[in-house]
Amino acid sequence: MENKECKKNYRTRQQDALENYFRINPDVCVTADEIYLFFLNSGEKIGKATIYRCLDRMVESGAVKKFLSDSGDGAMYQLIDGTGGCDRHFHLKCTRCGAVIHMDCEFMDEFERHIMEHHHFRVDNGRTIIYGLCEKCAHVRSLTEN
Amino acid sequence: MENKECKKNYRTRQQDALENYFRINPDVCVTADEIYLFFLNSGEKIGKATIYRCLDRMVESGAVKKFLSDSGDGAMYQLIDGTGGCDRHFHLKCTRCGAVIHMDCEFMDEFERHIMEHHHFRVDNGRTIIYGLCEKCAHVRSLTEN
DNA sequence: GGTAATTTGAAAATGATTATCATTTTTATT
DNA sequence: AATAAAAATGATAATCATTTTCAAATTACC
Repeated sequence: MENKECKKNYRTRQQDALENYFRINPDVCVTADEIYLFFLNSGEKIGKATIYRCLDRMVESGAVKKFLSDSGDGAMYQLIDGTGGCDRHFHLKCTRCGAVIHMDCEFMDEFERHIMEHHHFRVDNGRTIIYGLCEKCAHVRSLTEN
Repeated sequence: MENKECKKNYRTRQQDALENYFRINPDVCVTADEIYLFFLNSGEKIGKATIYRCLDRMVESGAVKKFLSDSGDGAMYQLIDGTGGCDRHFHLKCTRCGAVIHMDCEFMDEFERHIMEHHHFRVDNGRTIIYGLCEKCAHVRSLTEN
């Protein structure tokens, strides 16, 4: 039934390029299209299909995490380095400018513990995205409020 | 600039049908297409565009909440019972069984305050959905873990 | 170097959602 | 009830992210 392990993995220039991209930008949270454009602009064109396929492979292997935004615009991909894994912290996403803040602090543990103890729910940090307004956008919004 | 409140809301057969659908099936978590097919099969055809528009309206009014399906194939919609203001609390959604827990407690205020003070971010409770596993599913998952 | 397995990429296909726009329905007003 | 203005509907086309297709290029291995 499951014979995905039977296949060999042929290393290619494109796969290496993607790995390097994430190694050099370990904190970015990008869409497939943004990666496509990055390589296009840097003179090293990689087809979109290939980008999607490589990302799928990296997600499968656990090196990269795929985030679904609730706006449904498109998935975002981010490197999971062993140290500051995005599995372990929340993401605060500004609904106005799109900025993503990695909320990496001890309070999160407290939050999780509270939810576990009082609401009997095991939070999936990696999948959860907290929406709201970043400082800059909150300020702008308050100026244009009627 | 923002004049969405100026519009009147003309009640229609289709809107009533959708409301009745959710009233009769208060716990379902369905895609727009599933609703479309439901009405098609029950002999009362409603156009897909209308279904999306009505759902958008209900999401806007807070009667219905829009969730991402795990696979990312399409959004799912679920009725939010009108008793407690869902703008004011978080929603914990089980990624396995789909159950939604309304997290209405004072700890939330603390959470918001922490994020505001330490991460300079204003949380939008109504839009945020916390994903994870409910007690029952966490137990099932732990049994089938390899 | 030869060869089979695998990957690539351009283009077409898919599938969910949104926009268009003529038509119909609703609401408010005579 | 007749009417006009406002809004909603629905068929279709458009959009946009993602997937599939398939011939050509690349890779691993003998």
